[in-house]
This record gives sequence, structure tokens and C-alpha cells, in this order.
Amino acid sequence: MSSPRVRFAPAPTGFLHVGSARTALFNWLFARRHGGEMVLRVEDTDAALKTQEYVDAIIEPLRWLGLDWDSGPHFQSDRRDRHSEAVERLVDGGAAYYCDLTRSEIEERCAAAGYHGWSRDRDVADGPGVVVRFRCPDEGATVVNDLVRGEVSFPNESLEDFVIRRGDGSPTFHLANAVDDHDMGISHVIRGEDLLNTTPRVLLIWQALGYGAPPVYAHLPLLVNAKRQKLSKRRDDVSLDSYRRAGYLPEAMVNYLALLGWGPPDEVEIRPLHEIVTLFDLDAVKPAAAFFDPARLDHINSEYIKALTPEQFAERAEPFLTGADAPWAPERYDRDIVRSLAGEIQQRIAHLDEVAGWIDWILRPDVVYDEKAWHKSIVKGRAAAEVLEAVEARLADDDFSSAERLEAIVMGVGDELTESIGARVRSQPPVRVALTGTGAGLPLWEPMRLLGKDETLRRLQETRDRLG
RNA sequence: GCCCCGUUCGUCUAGCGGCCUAGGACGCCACCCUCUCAAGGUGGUAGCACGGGUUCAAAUCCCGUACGGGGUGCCA
Repeated sequence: MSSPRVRFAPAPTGFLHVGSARTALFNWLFARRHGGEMVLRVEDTDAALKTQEYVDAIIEPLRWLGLDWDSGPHFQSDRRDRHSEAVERLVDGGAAYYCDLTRSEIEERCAAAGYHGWSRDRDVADGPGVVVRFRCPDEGATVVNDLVRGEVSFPNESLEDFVIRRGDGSPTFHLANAVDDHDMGISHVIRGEDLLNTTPRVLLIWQALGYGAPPVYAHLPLLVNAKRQKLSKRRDDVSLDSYRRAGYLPEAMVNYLALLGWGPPDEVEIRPLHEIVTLFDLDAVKPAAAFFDPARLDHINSEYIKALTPEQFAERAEPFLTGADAPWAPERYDRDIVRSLAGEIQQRIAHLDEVAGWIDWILRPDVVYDEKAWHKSIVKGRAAAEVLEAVEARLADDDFSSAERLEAIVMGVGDELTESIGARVRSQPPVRVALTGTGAGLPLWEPMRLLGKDETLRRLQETRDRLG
């Protein structure tokens, strides 16, 4: 393939949605795979949307994912003159005409189906509020050449004379699309399937403008929710940024996104982007809609988290542990604690916002007791009071320099009581509840060492007091 | 209503006429490991939407039906 040129053309709508990110990714993969170029074009025909804030909401998530582009961002709103020029040419050539009918007037004429070319021969004069409509052919068919779906044919009689310039003089996106894709030399248009039905409009404009061979299209399968509806901002959690804030790693997110509608030939699914680039191709894209499955994303993210070194893990978890949302006073945070426990935490979480929950008992000054665990291991636990007393006494002579020794001491107490009582005494559960407040958590010994001798003894004491 | 697309385990997918008694992964279940929770290991559960063709042979090709989705805006 002679180096293709693709474009990612999102509308600035506030934030980048996972579906758009997937589209951007597939464009990027295709361009990089074939040594082509990617253009970033902001589809702001609606003009008011061109603010720095909206543009950042597109660019920052793309950068976060590790995607880049060779040209742009370009703004459709900056190309207004080119669009107007094209509209004029179409009107002059008879391919488009003025129309002053309002929406309600159109509905009055025909409640069931759209517009029927009523103004074609009314010879309406241009003016404020007057739109320009494209004159669709009444016969024949318009064919979209699509790399994912083959040739898709639309009967022209099913197409209505659509608006290419609004009443305020601004171009609609079909018109702008044709002009911009032509001017920017776009060879492949890769986008969501929801746009497949509007492609004949762009093709018809393209043809009327005498642009020659149109780009090749590739309409990607839609991303859908559990009810198999197109992912939507209103009902689904689709902001890429919300996944970032929840502690999904960008490399995991981009890996997962690549797997929606495409699969590597060797079936090795979890792999870095630079490898995916060498394997990707559009003809392997599946046409059926794909469910954006949070459980699968979690699995992939957890694999990436497990692969981090302790140092990397501590560094990447830090933003989730030092902010205002952290469950402890900021000055109590200590990165060494996270680094020391990294391996154990890594195998227990699916995303970074879960880290705090495993270590908060070390960093918070007071223990929050889980009542069920308290009852089970302290109140009902066999010889729990004796365990706590003996452990406290022996720990008083230790210097807390070895996690292994702490384990030996606690377990030893359990073994000895088992012997003297004649029934199995588990010493870990009461100690765990006394120190952490809960019945489940990290292996106790290293965290206990990090908690320190004074605080450990204090909590054991406090538990015995509370037990009465 | 009209137009378009789609349909392999619950999910993501492999499969592009014989290698398929349909493979992998996630999820789920069981067992092993384990003085917590996990992780890990082993095994299991489960699918070609339906009906016609074409062919010696169809999950794979064609037609139809059903179901799902998308579009049908002076949104993109």
C-alpha cells in the first residue's frame, strides 16, 4: 500500500469517549502499520465549540493513550471559506438549490417521511434563514467501498435532498467532510458504523464537486453496552478520563481497545502497542458490534499492574494516595510502605484506586473495626484473649527488624496454646483484627513490621481493653 | 414507515469449503495450595439464530425468515 493518509475527526463535545478513542486508535494503528500519516481534525462546524477547554478534552486523552498525529489539530471552523466556495459551486452548477421551508412546514407536508425535494423548482432566492439543499439523484444507486463490509449499496431514491448549508450560512458536516477530506488528501476514512448511512451524502457531494476517486472507507463495529445499544454519554460510563481517574493504566486501556473488533492472528491478546502495530490490519476487523466489557478491561488492567516493578508501581499509584481523597492525612503518606508491599498489593487489585484500601490501616491513626470480623475472631475466636496477651508480651521483647520473626512469634503462640488447650488455636485471626480491624487483608507480617512496635503494641492493648 | 449493517460459548474472539467430535481468553464452578484475602496450578461449564438451497463435503458460499443494532436533523 502506498502510504495512506487517515484522519481522526472528533466533534468537540466535552470529553473523549471510549468509542472515539477506539476510532482514533484504529486510525493510528492503520497509519503506523503502513507508514502513513494521521491528521487530527476537530469537527467544529457548530463553531461555538472551538474553545481551548474542548480541544484539550480531546488532545489530552489521546496523549495519555500514547497516540500521536502528524498534522493538526486542524479546525473545520477555520476552513469556512473553502466550504462556502464549494456550496456556491454546487448551487451554480445546479447540484444544489435554496430552500426556505422550515422543519414544521416540511412535517406538515408529509408526516411519515422526510423531504421530497419540494423547493427544487421553486426558484427560492438566497437570504437570511434560507438553507442550501443537495439535489440527490432520483435513480440509480450510490455505492460505498468499505474495507470492513465490502461494497454497500444505497438506492438513490431512498436518499432525501439534505441540507449542506444552514440558514445561518454555516456548512453542515457532510459538506465540510467532503471538502476537507479532499483538501487534506485523505486516502482512508476510518470511523464508526453509525456514520455508514451518511456516507452516500458525502460521496454524492464529492462526485458533484468533481473531486475524482473518493477515499476508501472502513466503518468500524460499534461499541455497545450490556443491552447492546450504542455506547452513549447519557446512559453509559464512557469518558476516557473516568477510567484514568479510576486507576486504569493507559497501556492496558489501549490494549483492550485494540481488542474490540480486532484480534491478533496468533491469539496473544495482552501485548504492547508497538507489537500490535506490526500485526494490525483493517481486513481483519470484524463487522459485528462489540460489547465494552468492564470485567475484561479489569482483567487486562490487572495483568499490566502485576507486571510493574515495585518501584514503578509505587510511582504510578502515588497520585491515588496523596490527593485530597486519600483516607489519611497527607503527611502520613510514605512511599516506602507502598514500595515494600507492592508485590502483595499488585496481585490483589484491578485498578489503582484500590491501593488505598489495602494499606489505610497502616497509615490511619485509629483502627476501624469491622463488627463481623471482631465478633468472629475476637469475641468468638478460641482463646483469643490469651493469644492477644501472649503475643503482646513476646512482641515487647522483639525489635521488629524481621517480618519472618514476627510471624514465628505469633504462630508460635498459636501452636503453644493448641498444645496446652488440646484444641486448634489460630493466632493470626485475632491479631489481624486487632491491628487492621478486618478479617481479610495482606499477609500480616511485613505490614506489621512497617506499622512499628509501638503502634502494634498499642493496638493489641487497645483491643484487650475493648474486649474487657 | 423507509434505508443500511450485523448474528460462533454469558462476553471478546479463532475459523475465510474438508485439518471442527468448533480452538483461545475473560467470567463462572470445582479441586489443589493456604492460620486471612488474593495470586498461582489443574480440571470443568457453555456456542456455529432458524429454514431452504449450492456442493462429494458448509460454522464457512447463496436466498429467505427471525432477532439485534444503526440511520432517517438547519447534531456529528
